[in-house]
Amino acid sequence: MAAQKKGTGGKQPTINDVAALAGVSKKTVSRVINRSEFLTEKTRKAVEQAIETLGFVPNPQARALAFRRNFLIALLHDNPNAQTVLNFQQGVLDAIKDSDLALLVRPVDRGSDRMLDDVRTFLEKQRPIGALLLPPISENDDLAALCEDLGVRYVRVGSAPLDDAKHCVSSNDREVVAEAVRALIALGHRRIGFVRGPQGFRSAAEREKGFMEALAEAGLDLPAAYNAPGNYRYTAGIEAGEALLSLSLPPTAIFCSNDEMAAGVMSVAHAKCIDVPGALSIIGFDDSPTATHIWPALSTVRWPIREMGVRAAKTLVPDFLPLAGKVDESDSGVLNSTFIQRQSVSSPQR
Amino acid sequence: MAAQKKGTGGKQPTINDVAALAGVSKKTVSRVINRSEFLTEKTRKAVEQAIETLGFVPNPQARALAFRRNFLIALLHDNPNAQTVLNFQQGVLDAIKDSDLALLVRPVDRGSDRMLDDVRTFLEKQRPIGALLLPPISENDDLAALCEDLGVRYVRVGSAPLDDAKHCVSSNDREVVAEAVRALIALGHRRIGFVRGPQGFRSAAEREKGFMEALAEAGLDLPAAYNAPGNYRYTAGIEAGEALLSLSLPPTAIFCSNDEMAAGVMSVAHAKCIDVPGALSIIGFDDSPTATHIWPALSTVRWPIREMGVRAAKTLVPDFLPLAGKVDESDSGVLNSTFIQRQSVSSPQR
DNA sequence: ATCAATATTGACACCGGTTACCAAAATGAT
DNA sequence: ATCATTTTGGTAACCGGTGTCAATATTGAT
Repeated sequence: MAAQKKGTGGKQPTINDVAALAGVSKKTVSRVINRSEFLTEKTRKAVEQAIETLGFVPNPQARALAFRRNFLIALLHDNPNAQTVLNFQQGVLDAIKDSDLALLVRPVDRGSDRMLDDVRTFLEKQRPIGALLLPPISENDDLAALCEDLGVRYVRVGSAPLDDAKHCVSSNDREVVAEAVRALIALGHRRIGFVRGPQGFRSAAEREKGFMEALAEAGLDLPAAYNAPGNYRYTAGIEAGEALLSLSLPPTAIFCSNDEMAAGVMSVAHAKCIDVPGALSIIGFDDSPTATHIWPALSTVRWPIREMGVRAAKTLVPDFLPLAGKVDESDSGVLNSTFIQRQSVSSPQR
Repeated sequence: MAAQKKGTGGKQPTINDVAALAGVSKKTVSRVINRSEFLTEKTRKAVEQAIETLGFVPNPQARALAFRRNFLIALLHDNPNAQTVLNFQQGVLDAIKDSDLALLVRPVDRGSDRMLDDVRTFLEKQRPIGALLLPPISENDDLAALCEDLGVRYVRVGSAPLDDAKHCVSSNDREVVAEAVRALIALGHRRIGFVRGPQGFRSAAEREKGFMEALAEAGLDLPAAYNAPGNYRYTAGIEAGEALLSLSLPPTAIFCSNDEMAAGVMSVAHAKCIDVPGALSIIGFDDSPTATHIWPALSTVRWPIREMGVRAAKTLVPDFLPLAGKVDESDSGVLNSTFIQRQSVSSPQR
């Protein structure tokens, strides 16, 4: 029974009650709460005892007012993939579970020209300890500059290091995409198609680089007809599938820049009665729920998004706040993505 | 240019600055902020003018301290479907967009026996205006009782009215499931299988009732072999599919209690080379992203989750806070789900 | 014009912590 | 024992709003 059960109307004990019970001043209690070093072991014990007895919990609103800073972490996101956002949230929450912090969620509207003003107002009002920026909005330098300007700590999450490690958590997508494509090549694929992500997205660029790298290593090239545009949406996958699979010499494998588009390509394959993976291998990226809900199950790259949430939170939280397992300063902030091979891939059969 | 651009260090104006500029007391400014009715038009105008000039934004922390309540809405959820949670979040955010409120997210761990204590501590610390309870945790009466006890407003979201309209937003799932099943019957299906949701879940019970209703109306019954257990997971769909489709006289249509399980059944059909929808029609529930990412696209029931978020927020927020489009008191709090017919359904061909 | 009744406004304490600053106590050096 | 130095505790002010209740302005009736 950790918490004191209190009925309705049972008022929360305040710092004054604790001080009275411990026989010290409220300032001393405050020192204990904030882990000041100038305290006798005896005093500290007495105060901690009183806190325990009363079940005292410092009022965050009062602390926020005095500190001029709320004990909140803001999560700014505009990622359309719900699972990604939620997994990241979960990671953040894992990290701050036993702390005094809470998570404030704020989707931002990248399209809007008032975006920066909106975020500014939000940050000025809520005064969070810091902000976590999820891609693609994390790639916006103005936003990072805004945080700097407002004195709000921030961590950018991305597919590749964006900045110094203090402000960035990322994964090695390029390498792992290359690894996945190498796997296709090792299986004997020579005609490999590519479905791009949207222009101007760092994640899309990284995936493309990895793809090209692996192709180049094997001395293969990418015919223009095998290089289909995309925007991370299912419908773009359908269109790319229609285009690539109608060619007189279609690819035997297609790498799609995300799972949704891969699902689209697979739908087209089904509609055209093309056997997957017999006649066509497909790889996606994200390891979204979709990847395992389609048939055959999609080979994909798992982005360690939840771990990145943990890491991002630990990087964000300043040292003076207690948080289990602070991040090692020397850490580069790069986490590993992993290639997951499932049934959508085999050697080409012809 | 809505917000005043301020460089680093430019301090926020306070209520005192506004009072001084408008030549009134800070209390009067407070009255304007809180839309008190006892104010001359003249005073109000003067204060509003001063607020505008200074670009004053009331400090939420100070207000929270004085009000003894934070201007936050807490979202308590344990729904495994990320899209559902995020859509709901989006609805809530739509509703509170132009208000002073912000959204605090808090997943709860239904399994844990400390769950109630954790939530209690959370609510006592954060002191949100109110809490929104997403299913299935919304079905927990202890949680609602806890909110009552702590004086925290709450709204429960569910598949059927749980309580009085003041505390509940729901959808008419039962009716719409019945409608979907009637559609199958109208197409000529007589052997219709059912994949249940997990025991003890209100949503599962409602869907089952709707299914049974439609069957009963048509004078059909559900053989035990056609009634498969499930737990809303993809793997349960696989198991159910294996069971139902291995029968010597398999159903010509299967209603699954959610989309994930429907995707599982569809995978089995593909693996067994059973044509969907020719030899097997499948219906799911949720209209999750999966529904349109599998092939053929899944007929399903769309749960108006985002609208429910809007409604829930409007129901939750007390009258004294300004919020566009408050909910009509006389409203029952029931929103309409809709049956969406896609390619996974046709008349039975044999 | 006068007075009571009512509508507005303001003074001041308070929400529950923190910081600034000073005093008191403890410690060590001479 | 005395004095300088280091810890520790206390007081008051403050963070930026809101509640209470009395003071003042306005209105209508006489």
